[in-house]
Amino acid sequence: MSFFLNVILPLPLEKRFTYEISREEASFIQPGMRVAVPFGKSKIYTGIVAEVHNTPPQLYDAKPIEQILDNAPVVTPGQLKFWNWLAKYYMCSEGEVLRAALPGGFLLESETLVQLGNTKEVNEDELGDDEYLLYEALQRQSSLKIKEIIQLLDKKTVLPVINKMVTRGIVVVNQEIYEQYKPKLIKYVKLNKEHASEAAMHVLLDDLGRAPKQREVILTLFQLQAGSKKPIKLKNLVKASGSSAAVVKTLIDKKVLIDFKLQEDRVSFEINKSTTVLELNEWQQKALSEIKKHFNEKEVCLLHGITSSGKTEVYIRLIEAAIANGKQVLYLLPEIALTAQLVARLQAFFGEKVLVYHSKYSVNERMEIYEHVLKASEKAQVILGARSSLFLPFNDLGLIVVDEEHETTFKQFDPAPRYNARDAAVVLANMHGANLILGSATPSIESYYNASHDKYRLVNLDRRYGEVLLPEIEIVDIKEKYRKKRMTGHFSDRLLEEIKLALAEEEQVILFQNRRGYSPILECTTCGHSPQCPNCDVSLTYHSNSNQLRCHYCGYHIAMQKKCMACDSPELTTKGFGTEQIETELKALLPEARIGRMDQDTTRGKHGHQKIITSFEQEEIDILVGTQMLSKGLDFRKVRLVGIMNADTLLNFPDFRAHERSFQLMLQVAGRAGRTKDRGKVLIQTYNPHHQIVKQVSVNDYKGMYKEQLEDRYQYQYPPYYKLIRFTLKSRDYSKTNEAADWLARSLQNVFREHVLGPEFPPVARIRNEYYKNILLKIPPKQSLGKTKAYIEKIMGSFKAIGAWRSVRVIINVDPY
DNA sequence: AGCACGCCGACT
DNA sequence: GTCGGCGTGCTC
Repeated sequence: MSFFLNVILPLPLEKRFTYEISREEASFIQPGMRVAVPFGKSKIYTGIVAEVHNTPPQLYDAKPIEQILDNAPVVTPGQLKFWNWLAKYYMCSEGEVLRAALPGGFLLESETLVQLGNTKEVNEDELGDDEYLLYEALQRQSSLKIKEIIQLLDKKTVLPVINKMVTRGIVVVNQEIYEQYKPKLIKYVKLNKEHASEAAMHVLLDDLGRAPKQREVILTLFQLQAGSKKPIKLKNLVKASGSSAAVVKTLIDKKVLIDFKLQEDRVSFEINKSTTVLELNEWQQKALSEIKKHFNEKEVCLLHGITSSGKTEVYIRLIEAAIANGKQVLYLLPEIALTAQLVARLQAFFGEKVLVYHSKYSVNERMEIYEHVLKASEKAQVILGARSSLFLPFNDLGLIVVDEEHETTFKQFDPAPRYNARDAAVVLANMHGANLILGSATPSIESYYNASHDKYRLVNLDRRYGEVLLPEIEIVDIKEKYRKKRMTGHFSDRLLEEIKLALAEEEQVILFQNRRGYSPILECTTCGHSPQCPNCDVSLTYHSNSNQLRCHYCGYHIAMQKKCMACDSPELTTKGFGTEQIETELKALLPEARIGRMDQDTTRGKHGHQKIITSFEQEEIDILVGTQMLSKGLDFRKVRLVGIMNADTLLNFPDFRAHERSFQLMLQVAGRAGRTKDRGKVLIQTYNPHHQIVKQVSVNDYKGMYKEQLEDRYQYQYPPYYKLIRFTLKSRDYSKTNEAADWLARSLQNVFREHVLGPEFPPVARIRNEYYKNILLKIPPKQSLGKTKAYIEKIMGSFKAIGAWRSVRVIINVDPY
């Protein structure tokens, strides 16, 4: 009998691939292990074993596998099941899910290495130019990667050159598989046993009489050993003895000391464990017991708790209960980088039981965390992470917390799988029989709808912790202010007054403008021309700090122009404004104020956010100007005033969720004001003071907003009533994009009729010289999702069979955000 | 996706 | 006349 494996490869291919294995291998291999398999002519990929069986493939001969990479599965059966659900629901391949699910270090790929052959004599005259270059480079460097050769020879097709040289025996190619994970090893030292006895010790010290430094090292080692039973780090010994690494090395060479290495966890934190017992107030207590009651009935809870109501304390109690039952807990956050404060709080509470998982961690760090979860180690009882932590190999998940449930960053946009972590968490919790709590001060319409229609349970927490008053919100009509000439730049007289007042009382101010740069459009007053990006259909944004015009889509930039590029007129004006301009104006208006700016441009680098947040916390900054980054979970004590520079850019965004999002964003930003006893103040500048959303924000009327938005959604057939699938077509060829989009829209219309919208150009129809077109499919509540997706797959099958559209990529986005 | 094979234009 | 570009097909 023959044995076979079905393998999932980390590629955007629908199928699993079958390989042949021996009887021995079959008795060892289990689903979830990694295998290295040959794929195509020369590549080797890491695949995950999905099943082991005895059915030979009918249409081809299965290749044998290259290598088994694990002793035990690294992917659990539960994960395989979850991957499969995710691939089906979000219409992508299992391979794409695999790629997102496993830390990069697990997926080894082969890389072709070119090295010199054994031929002793090479006639250099017989070599071509490229061949000579390569030959010479290999004299200096023993092996080159294909990518390096492409750079070296400065052309794309280098394989023919290499192959020719291979046939002549000048070079050889090797497939190298890299094991990327390197455990972090720390050097330790101990005394050689020979000198351990007291007598031997004295002899040794006498011997070292003329080497005082070495003597000192030995004596220090004794001191350290007396102080603790733990092994002594080489680094610490050097430091404590005040000598150098060279001296210690001499002793090691003399075999007086012995060095050895131990593996160390990269991920460690300095934990200030607090011993304070958490006291819940009456309202938190009530919410907690309601949630527990619903959990007993296995229901998903939505916790609607206004800002500063103390949701976190409730979560902490739920987490405590779950780990007390020996279960694992997953705490999902929108973005870790912006929530350092929360991370610190949970760590203070749960200490070493908390691990943080985040895509910005290094490959090695992520692999270590993955292993901890897989082994269900003590350290991995509570996992705090962004959306990708959904893919960790949980054994016994008892609770999932989705904090800031309304955040759009839970939805992955690019690449596939385009999953929504909040929704996928519901499925994952279900598979594990775990409890799930969604929490937000401004729940998404979808979740609130589910909670109001018996799908979830709603729990309210509508008292601020410590009875802090909600900030007073004032709307400033800037149309009126402009008419009455009460504006200075983009500041109304009211906003300036309030800023000055806050500064006078040594309190802090946050100003919110949801656009970075100085001004988004530069326009010639003579001919109306404004500089465009050559690669994208957008105007270039003026950045005054760097004195550049920049494209926010592709990164293209040129120096600021002194004259109009079309008519040479020197009269240029700017339209619109961003954070940079606010900062500049503010510096001119309030020269003595200390101003900070927080947006993508100022938070580059690993700790960019943290630096700005810390200096604001430590009151080195009086006024912080920023984009929506400001809205996320930051808890500043001394913010008296929050100013929203312009509410209209948010409200006028062309999207059916624009109003909902404006409401959430404004209320979240407003929530930064007055978190202590003093009542904070929020000023909203707008051209539309009578806009419903602005009014609803000003009186904190979530329910009013919800009801009104829900009516719109019903009338215009949007979620939560209708489901959406968006098709995005893109290619470098304008007319092909159009034709393909028309064809696809027509095919969809044959089945789904009026529920197909478009094709339409998106607001930015060309990015990096690729043309985009969108088609939106609306799925009525009673239409089967499974059948709909089956139809789509059929249509996509026919689409791919049309050769002419091969260069057009179709991106399917289920539940787009 | 990534790579090989095959056809067509820009140079020696 | 070739070299090097990119479109098409396939991967167990």
